Amino acid sequence: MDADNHVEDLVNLVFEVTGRLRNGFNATASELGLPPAQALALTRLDAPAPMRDLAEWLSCDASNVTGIVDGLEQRGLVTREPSPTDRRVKFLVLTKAGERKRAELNTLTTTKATQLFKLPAGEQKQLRELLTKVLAE
Amino acid sequence: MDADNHVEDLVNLVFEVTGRLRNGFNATASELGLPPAQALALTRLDAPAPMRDLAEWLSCDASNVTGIVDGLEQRGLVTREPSPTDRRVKFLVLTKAGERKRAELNTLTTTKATQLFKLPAGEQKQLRELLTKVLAE
DNA sequence: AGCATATAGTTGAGATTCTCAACAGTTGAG
DNA sequence: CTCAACTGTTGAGAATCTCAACTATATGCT
Repeated sequence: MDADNHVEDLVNLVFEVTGRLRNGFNATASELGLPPAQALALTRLDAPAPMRDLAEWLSCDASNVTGIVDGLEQRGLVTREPSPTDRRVKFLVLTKAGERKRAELNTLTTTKATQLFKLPAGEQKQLRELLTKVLAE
Repeated sequence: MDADNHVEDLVNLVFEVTGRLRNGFNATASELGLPPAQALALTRLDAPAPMRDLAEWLSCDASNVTGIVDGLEQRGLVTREPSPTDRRVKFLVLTKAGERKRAELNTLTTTKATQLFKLPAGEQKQLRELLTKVLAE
């Protein structure tokens, strides 16, 4: 058996980074008066999308999305618009306020993450390439 | 303005990886009959620790820990033992079943994460070093 | 067309997670 | 001894999440 279990080390590192990232995100969400799940959903609403897509992005049950969108709707950030082609689906569309909130959220999130990942340009490039490879599966 | 906003790319990559990791972890937790938060807590109970420490590790309120530990206790995975030196604090100690569950959880989690991060040894080393640097503050 | 099957979203029930304010008991410093 | 700080709990209430059941709609098959 390998004396140096590098894989486990890597997993621990990734989990630590993940934890910090999550805390940072939840903090900025809270600053903007958003619960974590609603904030996360907001980041995915780049363009109008069916609720189904959101469910897949968030890897959760459709009924869960209903609740999250209810929250966003109550806050006046999104509206549910009927699809012209399929009367079952509802498109989620950001309101003006929703657009603004999304922009703020993105800015703050990127700022905070950038702060965490402040590395020399060369190493940032390395990191990007490695992660791209990981996701390429 | 920089035409190539690499930082944002990096942030997106990291968030994507984070999401997959979270989904994988929640799935294994579910396989073991554990809710996510309780599973996460279990991973930190390497050794007996005061509830306070757990609250810091999880970056959450003490009252939240009470609930999570209640769950773990109901499942027979941990017990609350009084500290011999400070009568305010309670140490969380894994039961036999708790030890087993924790071991299973760690194994499955590492396995799944390893699958995600299957890279040539050299690149894994690079990734480890980069992430270490990130965490070094 | 008619009919079976699949899909989108909602609802209700119930467990879990989380924050906040208030509290009891304990500790430790001045 | 007294006061401030700390540990864990409780209660209230919002939010998240899964599951099963349901409505309405769409699609494929014959």
